[in-house]
Amino acid sequence: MAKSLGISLTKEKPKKEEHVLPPLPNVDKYERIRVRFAPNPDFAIHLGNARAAILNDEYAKIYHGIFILRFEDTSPSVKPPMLEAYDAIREDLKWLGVNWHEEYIQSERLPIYYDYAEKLIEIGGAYICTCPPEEFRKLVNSCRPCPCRDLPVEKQLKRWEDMLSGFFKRGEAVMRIKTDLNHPNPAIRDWPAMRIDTKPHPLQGQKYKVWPLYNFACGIDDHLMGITHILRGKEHEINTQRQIYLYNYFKWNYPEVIHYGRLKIEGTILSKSKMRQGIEMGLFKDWSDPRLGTIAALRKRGFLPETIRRLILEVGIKPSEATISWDNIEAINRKLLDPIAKRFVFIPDPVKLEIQGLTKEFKAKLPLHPDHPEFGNIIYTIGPSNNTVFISLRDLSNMKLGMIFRLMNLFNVKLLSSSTCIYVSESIEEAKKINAPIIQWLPYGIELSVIMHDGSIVNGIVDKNILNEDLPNVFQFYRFGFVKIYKKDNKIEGYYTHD
RNA sequence: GCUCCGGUAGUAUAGUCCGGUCAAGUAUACUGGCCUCUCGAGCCAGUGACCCGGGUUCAAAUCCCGGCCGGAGCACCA
Repeated sequence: MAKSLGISLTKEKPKKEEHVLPPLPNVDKYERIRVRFAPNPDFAIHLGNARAAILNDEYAKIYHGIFILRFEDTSPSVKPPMLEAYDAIREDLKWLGVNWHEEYIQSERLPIYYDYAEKLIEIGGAYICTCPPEEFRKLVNSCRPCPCRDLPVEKQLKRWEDMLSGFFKRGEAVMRIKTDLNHPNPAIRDWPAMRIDTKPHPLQGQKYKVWPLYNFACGIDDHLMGITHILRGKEHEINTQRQIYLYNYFKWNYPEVIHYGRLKIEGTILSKSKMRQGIEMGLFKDWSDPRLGTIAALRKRGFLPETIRRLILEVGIKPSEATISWDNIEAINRKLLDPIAKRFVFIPDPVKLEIQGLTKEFKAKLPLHPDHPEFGNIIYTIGPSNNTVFISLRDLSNMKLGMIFRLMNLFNVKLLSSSTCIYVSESIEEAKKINAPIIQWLPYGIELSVIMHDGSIVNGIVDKNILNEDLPNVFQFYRFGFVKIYKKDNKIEGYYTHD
């Protein structure tokens, strides 16, 4: 992991505890471990989804198993898939370092689901229900069967055909799985497996009118794809129970299941519907807006994939809910970034300062990285003929007239007015002796806007040498923080990572 | 309301299955010191937690019961 970042951890404290995932249950029962990540391509994935992906990926790697990516896009109306989300998810996974060995798209597998639906009707495990939903709910809540349930198989098959042919309109018929009508949880009783949805699908157009519900498609696929271990959120506990009925009908063995708790980040929205809502309302630019918890947003902000992975492994797979703090995420990222990020001077809200009293030229040498001299230096020359620099308004406003401060790596000056100062001395020791503040400065620079976490913008100037670097990339700006820099048209744009 | 599932420092996590080595480990945050021409990193030290009440036991964070608090689900969504 460290290798991919180009840093060596070999000499660093070996005592450091790595967070290790607990072993998967009943591994010996299976020849080869097969896991899957099954996102709905109706939006970009966020940290919560990435958790499922990374956890499965880790286990696949630990056991040399197979990782399956499966797009669950079977709800054209309620959760309409987005064409651009399929690739966006693939891209996010690649970036996270998740490799998948097999890929499936459920909307391409409708004939398979139809086939199993028919089989299930034939063996009496399912029926076509034409009751109005309220009617059905009333009956099932009092543990009574609806009139459709016990119709003969031939009649059910006829109805099934009527569903497929379009004889039944949307909402008029649904296929249900027969379960225990006395099950203590009404949500389990005769759950729906297939429904009519005539809205065009972005991949399949109007080819299909009947679509499987989550539990049916997922249940069938998990078996067909040979999944041995399912890691899923607690919200799926009931679904697991529902799907077991399916497996019993087909005499299949249900995979091992682990349910983990919800993941939250303090102060950040992690709900697809809320994010979508915010975008529609114009609150956020798109799904990579820095205020969101999507992988695209974290990437844009300069978080490293390794940070996300470490974080997920640290949280683990407990069934209790976890609220992650930004402090922790940032600390992980900072530790990975600090050894590799080049240092640059950035002057937020620059103001001009004229330096008087110069009688010779001074050279300032700023290393691109304090621990890596081989990265090189940036050298500035200040003298009688070029005696103006830019400093930040923030620093200036903390200064009083007559105060002595040091221009970093250059010399010490005394402030004469809000735009002039005078040379005092050169040595750093003198600055330290009187505890003079050391501030960054720039003789010239190119404009840069940095987009902060809250969406606000800080304008400033940065050394033009940053254009010679590979972009996009994350840099550390002296006394400002880490910023990921992008090329944008002929200019550059920055996203604040953290301090 | 009903059905499940949880509760270790500010946050996250180890330990809980198979009670003692846990007067509770780690990371982060915080405080102090060192280092440093960054309000960054690094190094050293310190503060800080087993939800509550009973019970079992020589011994409970760990087992049992009750309470409190929190979460998930109860869709022709995934």
